[in-house]
Amino acid sequence: MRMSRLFSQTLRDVPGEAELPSHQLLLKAGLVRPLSAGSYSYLPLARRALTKIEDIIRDEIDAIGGQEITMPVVHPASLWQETGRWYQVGPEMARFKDRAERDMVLGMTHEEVIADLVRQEVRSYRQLPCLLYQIQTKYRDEPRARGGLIRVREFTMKDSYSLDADWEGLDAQYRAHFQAYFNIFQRCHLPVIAVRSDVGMMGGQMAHEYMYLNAIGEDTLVLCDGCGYAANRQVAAARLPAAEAEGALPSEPVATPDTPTIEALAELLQVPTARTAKAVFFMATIAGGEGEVDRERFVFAVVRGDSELNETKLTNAIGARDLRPAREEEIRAVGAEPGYASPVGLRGDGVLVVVDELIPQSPNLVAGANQPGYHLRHTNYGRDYTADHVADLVLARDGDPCAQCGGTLRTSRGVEVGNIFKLGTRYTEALEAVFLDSAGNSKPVIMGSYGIGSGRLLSCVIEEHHDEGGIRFPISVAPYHVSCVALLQRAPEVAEAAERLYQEAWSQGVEMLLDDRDATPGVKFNDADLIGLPLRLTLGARSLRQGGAELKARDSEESRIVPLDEVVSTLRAEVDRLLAESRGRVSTVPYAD
RNA sequence: CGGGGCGUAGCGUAGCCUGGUAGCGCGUCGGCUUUGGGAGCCGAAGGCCCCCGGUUCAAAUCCGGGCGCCCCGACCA
Repeated sequence: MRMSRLFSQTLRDVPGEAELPSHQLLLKAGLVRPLSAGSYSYLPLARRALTKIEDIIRDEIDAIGGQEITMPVVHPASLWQETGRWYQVGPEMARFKDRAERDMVLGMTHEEVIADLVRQEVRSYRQLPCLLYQIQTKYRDEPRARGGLIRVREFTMKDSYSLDADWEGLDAQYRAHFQAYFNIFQRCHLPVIAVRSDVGMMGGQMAHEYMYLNAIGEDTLVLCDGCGYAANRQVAAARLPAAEAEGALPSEPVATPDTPTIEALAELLQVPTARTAKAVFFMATIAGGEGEVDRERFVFAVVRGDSELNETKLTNAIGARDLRPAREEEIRAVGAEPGYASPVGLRGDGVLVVVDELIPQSPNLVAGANQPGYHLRHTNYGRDYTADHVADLVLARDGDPCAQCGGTLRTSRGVEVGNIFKLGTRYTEALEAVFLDSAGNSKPVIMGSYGIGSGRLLSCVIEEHHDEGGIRFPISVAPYHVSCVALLQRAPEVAEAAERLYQEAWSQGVEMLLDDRDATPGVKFNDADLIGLPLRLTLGARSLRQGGAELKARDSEESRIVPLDEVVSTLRAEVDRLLAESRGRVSTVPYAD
């Protein structure tokens, strides 16, 4: 490509809306342009980089047996009604009616369509295992797009789906993806870790997320340097403190004016916050099935005063679709007093009481008396109240002891660039996607699903690889291999040499972006740095006097003069060396579940 | 959905408080000069000041409503 013909222009000033370096650089270097919040056009440079990323993904998924397909973006709602997700998924799924007034959805993921394909095509265990994938547009009506390409509404995702006859097969395909994903990110020069994660709306048995550790990340991760434990904070568990050895004392009311917070209460009574119980109230949406409406139920959650509630854990513990904080009048309606509440003596009908697993082990806690200004000393689980569920409900925090090894947990932020799910039979049972096993029994196919967002991956690569001057593309992702800065001034022989090298480079598979614009050297050098191709070839009157062209790497200050008749072979060798180095980054990562 | 910020030429912005001819830098176009790290001079084009309504002799400016974008939170693959 000649830059005089390149559709996109670089910007001198970055549009004010961009804050993250990757977002600024994507705009400044002319890779993307916004259409509306969370949707972008990908201009030629971005398109080429994305194609490189997608080809790496194809290479690695093909290598574990993947077969590429393409599924529709628009799905009939009936399919999603069959699996129940029509009712479970909220407004992030875009819905509309077609001309015949049929409900339709824009595909945000494709488990339903895959399961539908399976029920049409798969008859026998002999057709399994199987791995299908596509690289395709997804639409999710995000409540809040942010960070350029970090979170968008419309994006491209590689989604693969494994199909197996047995659980061992699922395990094998899951592990194959576990490593293939590391290979993909390593080949894109993006450092990631795999963490355990919530299954969310996907359902299923287990999931990992691939996280690029960076402060710009939206997720909080809990990590243990001692044993390598790594989990999304949504599911991370810390070690339970040892049970208190203390007999139950008789409970008694105590006047505690103006103590609506745990801190104020502990201060007034001179007890540690660990000797108090904290109440948190929600209205949970329990999904109705086909033909049923969703129900709302009051949830009374209790954790110890020294811990924080983890809403994901609570949601999972009660199987809710959604939680929202309860309003004051809703809290009063069940007989609780905001700021002074406990499950003791609630008007119980319809209230779902859920307590953290630490509560039954913690005797004689101070808890609310359900009257303004009063608490109860020495409340005890089992004697004074019981719960519908006892479960781990607390947020793991920086400095907590590790559940596995007792080491110290730390937290870090990360961007989720990929995920893998063991789905099991959740979709195939609902859609009756079954096969006959060798004994002639009909069984549901066992599924896994695996996703990587290529645009988010691109923005993370830029976030990781940039400096003040611009992007520093790794060779494997770079839109072109080399920028040729042709300083054309008053030297027709420069233009001729540049044109000759350009033709020869492409004929040898060296992808050259030739800056043939009528611009000053400063502009061209700055744009070359900004776009950030791994190699830069400078051709000017000066370099010709010195015997050729000047070759420099984007991430180095050193340059050398290469004779003109050796330039393309030198570039070819340099590109091959960089590509080989890039592939050599792949290394095996021990599987940990 | 809650909180905050912002919408003025392609981009970055001043003006708004205190109403009265819409300004600057970059970019763009033409000319001359210049040419190894965002050149100089001369000339030019380019504005429903986000939209609708109100107040006023007069609104970019004040008031009301709406829309859009960004950030934090909630939420989320």
